[in-house]
Amino acid sequence: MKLATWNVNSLAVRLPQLLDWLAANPVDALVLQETKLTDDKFPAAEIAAAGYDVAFHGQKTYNGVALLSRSGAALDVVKNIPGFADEQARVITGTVGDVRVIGGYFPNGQAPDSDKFVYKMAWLDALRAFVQAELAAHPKLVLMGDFNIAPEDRDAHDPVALAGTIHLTPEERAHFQGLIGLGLVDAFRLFEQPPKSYSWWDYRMLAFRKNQGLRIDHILVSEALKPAVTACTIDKQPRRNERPSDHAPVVVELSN
DNA sequence: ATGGCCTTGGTACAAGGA
Repeated sequence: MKLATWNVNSLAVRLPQLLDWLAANPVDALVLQETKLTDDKFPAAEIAAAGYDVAFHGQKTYNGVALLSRSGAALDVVKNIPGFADEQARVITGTVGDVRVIGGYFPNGQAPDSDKFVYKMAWLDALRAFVQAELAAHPKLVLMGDFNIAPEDRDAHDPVALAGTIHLTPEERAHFQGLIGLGLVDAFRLFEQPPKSYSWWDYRMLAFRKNQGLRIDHILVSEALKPAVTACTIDKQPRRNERPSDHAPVVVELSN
């Protein structure tokens, strides 16, 4: 079983690249972030033609998430975090096969002294409680998406220059560890990886060509799933496309 | 060189992203 996450930065723009990627990478489930589409504009028919069911939760202009699945529609779908009032469409959850999948587009936070950072902290508190409850009900669980957190210094191209800036603050990293503390593990770090592995590169400054990026897109798997994880990789290929998303997909492979 | 790019909404340029 293969599961993946990809921040597409506008599904309206990236739909052809998504369909190309799915044809080359027929994963069993895929969560998308930053679809930036209201639900009435979501390209469900095109995705169905590619062989995927899809659940989605969108809004105008910003955010928006989706959960694609290849062998039947996801079951028991939940949109956003129950009990956490939020105008922003950031979470979609569903059961694919015997795995509970939570796809999240974590708030950016803008700057550590901003109102958006306060929102990010509150959102992360609510997410942790939600994941804890989901995990209790579904031991086989995957939490994946655009976390907007670089968990360690090795997840940033210049951790000295970026120290204390958004994505690298101690508060954000403590929240990442809080999620790990629920009984999850960063699938990417279960394996030896190339140094300077990142999942996002700024559109500016020739950042991708210079590999000046951040690893902020993650796949966390529950302890019950950990023994089944056989690989976790970042697919840089779509970042080389014309008009690419600034994020690369991350893929995890589970045995049986 | 402290900004560089991309997307949306809307049709000029501001906001947001990371």
